[in-house]
Amino acid sequence: MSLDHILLGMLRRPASGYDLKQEFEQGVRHFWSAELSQIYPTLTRLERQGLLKSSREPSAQGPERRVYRRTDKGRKELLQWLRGGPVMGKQRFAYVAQLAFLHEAGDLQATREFMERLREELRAYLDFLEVTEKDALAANPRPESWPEAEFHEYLCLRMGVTSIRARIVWCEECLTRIRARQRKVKKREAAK
Amino acid sequence: MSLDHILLGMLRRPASGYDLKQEFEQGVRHFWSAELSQIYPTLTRLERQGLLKSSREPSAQGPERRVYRRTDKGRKELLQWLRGGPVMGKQRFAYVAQLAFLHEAGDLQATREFMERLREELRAYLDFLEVTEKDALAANPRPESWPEAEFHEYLCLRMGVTSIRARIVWCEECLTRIRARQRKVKKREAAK
DNA sequence: ATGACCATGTAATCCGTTACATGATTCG
DNA sequence: CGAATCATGTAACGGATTACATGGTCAT
Repeated sequence: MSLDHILLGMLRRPASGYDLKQEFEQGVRHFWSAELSQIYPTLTRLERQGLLKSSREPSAQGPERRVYRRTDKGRKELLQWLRGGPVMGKQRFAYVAQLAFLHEAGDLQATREFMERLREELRAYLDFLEVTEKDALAANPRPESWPEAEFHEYLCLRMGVTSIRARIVWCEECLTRIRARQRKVKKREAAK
Repeated sequence: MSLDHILLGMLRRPASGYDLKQEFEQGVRHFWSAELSQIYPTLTRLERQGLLKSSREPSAQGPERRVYRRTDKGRKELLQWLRGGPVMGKQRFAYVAQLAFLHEAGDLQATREFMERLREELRAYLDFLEVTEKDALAANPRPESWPEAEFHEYLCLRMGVTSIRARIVWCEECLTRIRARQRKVKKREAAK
């Protein structure tokens, strides 16, 4: 399972299940996410397997927390996962499937509106990523000189920016082709 | 569930479970896939729900097949899914998570080799997509004039090409940054 | 006191994969 | 006759989501 390794990786510093969830909500979510109801049982299982150990600690605000730390065995397991090279999981894009089927949903105008809507959704997400990047660069604009961990995180953020931007370009390419096709249809109608 | 709608969409023409699996293996797989052991029960459930109906038909070669057709109710269900606008499913990229954690796996050279390997894997997939696109364009190089269904399929293929290409560009950007950082580290060592 | 947030968990269900099981047809 | 391909399914398991359940602390 991947979540095991993701959590092991995130536990570079001690954290509770709640903390880890927060992290998913913030940065890490560009590439992974999980619900608390999956995180808690996974953490207890990893502890049972000796990859983590936990201790109860008072919270600054709120009830007591259970804070997890990696064991040596846990760190080794993580390193082995990383040594295995890139894990290429299957990708599923429901909206691309929808696009493939849209030729049955009416005329080209439906497809056009679909792509316009998709572009706006992607744009909103890109805006968020770009603000994140700008904030990160504000303190020091040369990531090459940042600490190792932050440098690596920045490369991950770049993946988000690059890939969403490419998808927006794709939307625009599609819209151009759709408009060309719409003109062609109109012309044919006029010729009648 | 999305697979329900994907199958409904793929059943524009009558097909058996086996046929649908073949289709996943070929074109549709750029955005979705499923195992036979998931397809068969799903089809029987969709029939129970009145979205499909099936009939046994002799095969040109091999044993009898169970061929499914959409019912009116099935077509309506599909259209409703499409009318709901783009479905933005969660994306999970294990390899981006790995990259984020790689700063613990030794020196920068490990990250560099990871990215080189990733780039080669993406390149191989891009090659496949580009061959597919070339074949499609061979007969008629202007998709704007293709039949509706093929035009839509082509837009989907473009999504694959565009987004994989962008990821390769990202890999190269990362490698450039990594090399810059490696030079910086060397210089620091030399200064000692 | 009540609502927002901190904090941890369980239960039911669903989605998806891997493994298992069976048998017909066709080609060499 | 044996291997490849066509064809359909079931069973067991694991991964992930949704819903349920509980209770502490803090600010207004």
